[in-house]
Amino acid sequence: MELATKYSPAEVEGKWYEYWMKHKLFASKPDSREPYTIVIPPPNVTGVLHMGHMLNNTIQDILIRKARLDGKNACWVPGTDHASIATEAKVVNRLAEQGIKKRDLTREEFLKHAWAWTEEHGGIILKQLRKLGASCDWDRTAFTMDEKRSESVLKVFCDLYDKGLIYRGLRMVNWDPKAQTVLSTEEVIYRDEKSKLYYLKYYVADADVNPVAPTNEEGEVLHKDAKGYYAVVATTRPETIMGDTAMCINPKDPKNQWLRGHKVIVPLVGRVIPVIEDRYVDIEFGTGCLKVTPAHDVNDYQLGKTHNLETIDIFNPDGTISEQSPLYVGMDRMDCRKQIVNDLEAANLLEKVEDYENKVGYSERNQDTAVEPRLCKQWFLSMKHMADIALPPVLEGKLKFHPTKYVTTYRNWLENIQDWCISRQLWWGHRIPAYFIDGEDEERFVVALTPEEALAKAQEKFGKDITKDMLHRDEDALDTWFSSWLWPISLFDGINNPGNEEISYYYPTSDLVTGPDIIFFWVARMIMAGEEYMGDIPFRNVYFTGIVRDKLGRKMSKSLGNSPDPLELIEKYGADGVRMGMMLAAPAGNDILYDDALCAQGMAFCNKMWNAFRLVKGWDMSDTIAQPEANIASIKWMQAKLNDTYAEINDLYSKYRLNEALMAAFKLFTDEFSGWYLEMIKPAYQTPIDSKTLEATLNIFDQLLHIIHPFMPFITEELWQHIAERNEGESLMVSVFKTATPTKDDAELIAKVEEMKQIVSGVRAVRQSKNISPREPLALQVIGAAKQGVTSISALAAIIEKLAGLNKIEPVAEKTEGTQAFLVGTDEYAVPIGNLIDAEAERAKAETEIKRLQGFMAGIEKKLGNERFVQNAPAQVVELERKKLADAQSKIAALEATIKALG
RNA sequence: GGGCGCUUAGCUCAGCUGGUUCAGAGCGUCUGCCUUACAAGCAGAGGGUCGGGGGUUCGAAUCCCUCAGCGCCCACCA
Repeated sequence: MELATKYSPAEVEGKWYEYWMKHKLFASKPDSREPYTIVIPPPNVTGVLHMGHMLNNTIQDILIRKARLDGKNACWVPGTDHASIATEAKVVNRLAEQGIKKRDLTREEFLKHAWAWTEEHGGIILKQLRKLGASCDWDRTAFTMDEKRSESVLKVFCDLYDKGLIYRGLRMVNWDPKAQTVLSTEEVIYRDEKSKLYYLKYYVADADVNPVAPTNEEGEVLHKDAKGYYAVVATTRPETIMGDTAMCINPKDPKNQWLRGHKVIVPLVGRVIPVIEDRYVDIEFGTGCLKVTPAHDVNDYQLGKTHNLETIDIFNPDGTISEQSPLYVGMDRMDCRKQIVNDLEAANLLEKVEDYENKVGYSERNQDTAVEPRLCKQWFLSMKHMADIALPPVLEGKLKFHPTKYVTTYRNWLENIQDWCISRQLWWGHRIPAYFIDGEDEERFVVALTPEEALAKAQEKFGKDITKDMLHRDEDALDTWFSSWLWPISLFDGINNPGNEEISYYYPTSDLVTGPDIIFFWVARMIMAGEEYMGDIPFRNVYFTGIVRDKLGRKMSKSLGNSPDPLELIEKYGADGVRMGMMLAAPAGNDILYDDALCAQGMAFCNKMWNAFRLVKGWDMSDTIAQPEANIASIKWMQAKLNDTYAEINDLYSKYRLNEALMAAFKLFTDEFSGWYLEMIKPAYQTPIDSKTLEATLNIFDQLLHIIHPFMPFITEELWQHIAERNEGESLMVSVFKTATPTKDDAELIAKVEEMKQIVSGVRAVRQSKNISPREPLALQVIGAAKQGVTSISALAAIIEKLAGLNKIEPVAEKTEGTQAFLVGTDEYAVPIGNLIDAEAERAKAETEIKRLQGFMAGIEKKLGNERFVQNAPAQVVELERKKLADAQSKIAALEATIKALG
């Protein structure tokens, strides 16, 4: 069979994915094995795969595949998220392109469009994940708004309402004027913004009372001009003055005492408002005078409540000025700001403008729209109880965060938690199961799972005369996260069907892999829901990935154009290559600096495996030749090295240091197996290999494929099917794998081979420095009859001869002239190279080394001469220092002999 | 304004419950090789006074203090 010298992923990957699907090898159902479960962080149903998904899902797939090979019942449940606000925005945009306005449609019509959009674009992302090799149990694919999940959400809403944890309240909330919905505090992101601080004049209204304004040192009266006395207020939002209902000073502010008890006139507006006093006001900020707009600022709202102020809401839901305002009605709030500044200036009511940097809140989903604080009635989930149940498992370590630093973040959030605003003024989502009753009291309502139940409850609560027609279901939908937080439970139908076989088997899930940016949105809330509804944590470990950045450390973004297309990458480097590239760049818990070069390294590694296989496959086998002693030793060593490395890799997995596990596997294959082992056993050109060695080598190859498989599933499956006869339906993916525990003998053998490698390298270095061809046979002298090191073991000596190109290894008492020497540990070796020796250079080199060693010895002698060191340090440390000293001495002796031999 | 984290070779990172021969890896760099698995390869080499300063200790990259720089999260100063 002729095999190409290069591995072609394109020909292999699709084939094996189909094979795995055909034989349902990703499927899981409860059985007697230990379960290992991951629920996917559901991507937006209409989303497209980006580099963050690539990283995240590669990690999940590695964990799942490792669990399968460990013999666990691995179940990775995929699904998508309806992403209420984001999807609705997309649908609204598309309708707008067709000239359709959302408000011209009925709810039912709009939802029809939304479902059509979802079906058209939905699930593309899941198809893309298959290209990556994701081994999800696709038959379980769920959607946060499918029937089971929807039922779960509504049930939970009703239950929490009945428990008194969900309530309806009038609050100052964050309003997104573009999406025209309220947002939770977590959905608002604050950005530093260069803005302006406007100083506005508020004239004193009751001039007849004659306020006593302060004077300056010259006795001039301040705060007075031809029009009278005035106070100055600094604000970043002059357009809100139409909603001003008071001015506030700090009672302890001496410079504003003169305003006490007076009234002032809102500029342009002309409304007369009282000067109130509250210690909330910062005396140092601006002029110490604060305009109070209770309808449009959280703090002002508090002041308004305390001081019983009128609330004037001057904004419409879309951010334009409302009818309640005496001016600028219908104008957009941002345009209004510009206009009002002009008008204030023209009216001489603007004292000055300063540059100012402040934080402005934006909608997490519409990052170009500033959020508006707004007073309205919404549904809230009381969080005190939720925080109480969600904190202990994490603090006590029952549920582990990797890296652990996020425990602090989690704790801080939970300890300062605010109630969760769960209603949204959107149609795309789970409609709130609350029914309002027609009548004068707008707040008569019941919460129930079905209209029938609602009617029954309404009649019970408000009287028998209530009819079905009088009930109107709440128009609002629930926050998307109010469905996501049930994901680990609802995927196994644990809300609708408590205690069913699946939920009992798969819950709690094993690992959650997600970004730290949704620790509050999602992770914390799943823990709450888990504790509330299952009485147990939803997952045992959370692995927080970093953010994928480009190699310059910039976030990947569309505008920078620095985000590669994942599918193009897979096409170019192969899924295995890209997976390895991602993982090499991803130290646990750090941001990853993605670079195409890493995928190229991954692809090169595939090629390496491919060619190692070609080599082994290309050997002729013979049953008649005896297995050389050297091969027996090589096999024994390789197996020991493999056991040892796999133990290390398992340890790294347990610490979620997957990049290091991959690196260890990579080195095991490249350096140990390809670089050393295959060279050790490689038969001479065109001679066959003995059958036992070939068999053992294929066995080792098989084990290596198991170790690498979680990281690079396609190429490993391809090679696994080649190295032995397999029945249809068999797969590396599900072939359980374990290695023997490394023994003391393993460790000793590994150490001996390391020494052996150094001798080989020593000879190679001599060749390199003297430009001697690898084909020219050399001899090796082992200096000092008593110290023969590993060369006294005939099997290893044979390997050394083979790899170093030696025709002879001879122990000599003293090295002869014309040899170039090197040290391995304290053992000295020499290679006779005749007149190629550069005596001067060798002497200089030896002398430098002696000098270095002498300095080294001096340090140790000083240490050993220090009584306190000898007394305080552990015996073995002192012993080690003595050994270092002795070793240095013997090295110096050897070097001196070298110099002597040079003549 | 609080909290957390980071600063070790050209780059990305390990090492940090203090002591296994005066610091390790991958990539990159340099040198030599088209050696009959792989030039997407092989062999060899160079490269860091562990951010600055101070302290504890017989001994510090590792513990403590301090300064500087970088990053993230949280917070209602208009």
